[in-house]
Amino acid sequence: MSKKQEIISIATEIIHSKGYQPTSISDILDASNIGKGQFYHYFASKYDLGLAVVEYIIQNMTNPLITNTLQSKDDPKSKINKMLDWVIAYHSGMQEKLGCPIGNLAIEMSEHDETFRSKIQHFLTRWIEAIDNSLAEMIEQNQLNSNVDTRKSAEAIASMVQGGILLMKNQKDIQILKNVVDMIRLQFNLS
Amino acid sequence: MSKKQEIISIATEIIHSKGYQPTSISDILDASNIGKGQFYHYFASKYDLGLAVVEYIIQNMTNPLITNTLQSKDDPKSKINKMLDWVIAYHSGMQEKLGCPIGNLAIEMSEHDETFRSKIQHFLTRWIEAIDNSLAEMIEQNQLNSNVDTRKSAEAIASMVQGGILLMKNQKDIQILKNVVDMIRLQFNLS
Amino acid sequence: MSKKQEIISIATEIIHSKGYQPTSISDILDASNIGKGQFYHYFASKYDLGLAVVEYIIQNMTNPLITNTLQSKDDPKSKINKMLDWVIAYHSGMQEKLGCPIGNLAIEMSEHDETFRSKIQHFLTRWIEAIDNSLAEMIEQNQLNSNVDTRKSAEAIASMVQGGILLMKNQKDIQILKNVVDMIRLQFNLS
Amino acid sequence: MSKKQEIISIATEIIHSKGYQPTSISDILDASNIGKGQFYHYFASKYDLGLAVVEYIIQNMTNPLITNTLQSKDDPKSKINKMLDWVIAYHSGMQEKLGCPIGNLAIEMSEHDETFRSKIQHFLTRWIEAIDNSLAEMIEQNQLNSNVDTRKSAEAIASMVQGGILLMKNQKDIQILKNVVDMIRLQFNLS
DNA sequence: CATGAATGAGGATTCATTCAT
DNA sequence: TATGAATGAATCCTCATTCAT
Repeated sequence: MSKKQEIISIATEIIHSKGYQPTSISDILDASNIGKGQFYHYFASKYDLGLAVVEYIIQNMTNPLITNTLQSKDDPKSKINKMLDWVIAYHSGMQEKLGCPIGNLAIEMSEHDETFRSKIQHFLTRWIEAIDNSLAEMIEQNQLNSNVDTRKSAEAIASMVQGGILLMKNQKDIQILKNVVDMIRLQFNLS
Repeated sequence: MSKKQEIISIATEIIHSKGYQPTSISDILDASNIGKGQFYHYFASKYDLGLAVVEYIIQNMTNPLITNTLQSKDDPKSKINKMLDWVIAYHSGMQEKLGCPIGNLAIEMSEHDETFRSKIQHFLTRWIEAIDNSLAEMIEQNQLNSNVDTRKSAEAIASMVQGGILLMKNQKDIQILKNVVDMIRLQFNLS
Repeated sequence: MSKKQEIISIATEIIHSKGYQPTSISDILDASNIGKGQFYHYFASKYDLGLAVVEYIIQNMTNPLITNTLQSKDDPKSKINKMLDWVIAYHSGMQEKLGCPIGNLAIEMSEHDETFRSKIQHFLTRWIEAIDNSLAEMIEQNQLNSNVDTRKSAEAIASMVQGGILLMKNQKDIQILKNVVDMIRLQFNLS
Repeated sequence: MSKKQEIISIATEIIHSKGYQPTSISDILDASNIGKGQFYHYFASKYDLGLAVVEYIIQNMTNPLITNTLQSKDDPKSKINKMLDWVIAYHSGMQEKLGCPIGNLAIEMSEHDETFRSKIQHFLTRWIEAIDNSLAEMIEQNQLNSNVDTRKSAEAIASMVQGGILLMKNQKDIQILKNVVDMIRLQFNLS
């Protein structure tokens, strides 16, 4: 891993925990054992790093949330289930309940920075579309009633996941997220 | 309105827009036309103000989200519908899509401050319980299938609302929230 | 005791502990349960209070250090001994070793404020003169060798007392002050 | 001299004059022609600088008060005399009578900060021990009566010096310190 | 590539004092 | 007398960024 990647990786962790704005360059320097000069050699500004972090997060989330699950060769029911399994596993594995790196930044940055906002929107839209497609496949395969509005349903599933993570973060307890995922499976015939 | 209330009210708006941490005391002073010393006459610290703001938000949200809707004398279906109507109306009325004042703070503060976290949790739990109770009433009145798990359903509804707001904020478009609320109504027989 | 006296008395304690400059008006208001307005009704400024405190301290120290001991009707040896006894008793009685209220202010204020300085000097000079007189009386009564320079001796005694208190304060242990007083008694035939 | 040393050196002068607490960072910045950020590049806090100043003072006082005088190869009488000579010379050379940098801080800080207190105590104890040892050598060489308690005598000498400086500072006149040193020499057969 | 010194605006907070009631 | 709201300068400290080496 290049030094630049290493900085991005460390910054991603810190920003996941503290948020972008409250994270200082010093926080990152201290955790990476690099000097000020080196940081500004790799990044034009804190903002520049911030965008790199968003891209890195998206890159890390694309496989488990979209490519390796919803867009795999599996049958559609399994694809959605595996995506949901990963969500649960990801947050179960976290000691501290930091929430969703993308959802956190969506809330922190959408109002005040258009570049952050649109990068995040682009990813979330891809995710919703992939859910949409999987639901459509379920209908094709008679696993789901054909009068289900797949787009709205995909949006509802994405909302439940993000909202469930928000409530989990606030409650410091993964149970509510598990319950919400149960409800998704029940409603969309995924069990 | 007392000066203190005025400061809290103005601070609530600014914090809703920028978040607690990125909001500086100066932001509040500029918007309130008061001096530094005056601020500290009313509040021991920025943190102190922050907690007052959370309490103020909760106080403002309790009526429309709980007392006046879910806990009114209406029939249960109407009660939930009116709560959802208010959510839509609240965010429609906002020029900028700032999101949910409570949800924003839940994400910003839950990990790093226990007092913020527990105040927010207490409110969100009351909200979920009120939804739970309304769903139970629907079952009693044969408006909902009796094998519905009302607690998990209430959690799912709360998640969909919060997640829908999150996605709406990121998309700068209320449509997705409307869609998600449609899905809630469809799923829980509220239309 | 008048309200003004009460404020002076409380301020004296706080200043004894923290020093004049580090003591804030608020420290005094908090301890006295009075409002800002009332304080400035009684005192023109913090400085004004400071001078009142010095005078109050001097007033409180004059009796035990000078009038009731060195200027009593006792025989000269007893007079000096009683003054020294009081010094030991005063500092033994203090839980925290705050040192001499006058010595502390002498060090803090002499360089930067002439009014403080001269009030303190006036008192310390009276004290030294009273010691000087007592030593002279001892010589008259053949309790002390007549070639002793009473003025320099008085200065040495005052220095030993103040220096002993300084070292006691730094060591947080009264023993060194007791040792120094022992040495005074030994040297000036007071045992 | 490094920039850090330069700052310490300048701060030492200012603190000698005003005391630690009343000295502001700005005082130091103005005198050193450096910016705020620069200061905090070298020191973690004002407190950090304060401790560095105490250490610097102690380092500067160790040679003239202990190593080069009391612990030199001279005969014991000369050793003590040279230490006392240096004290007189040091304070004669000072235009403003600022007092002893260590004694001032002993009084200002002993009660409220343990780290300051113990650093100062450690130095003063070394000084007293060195005096003690020199007095013991005098006894060995029959320059002093063998029934003199060298420890208590050393404490008395240290007290007289510190107390004499305190009185000198208050009187803005070195004469009293000279008188007290005369008394020390007389009492301990040093003339 | 890398170091870390330097900058100065801005952060929260405290302070002595004044003023309106 | 008494209250406490109001003021604004000053406090310590952090920040993102630049620059010389």
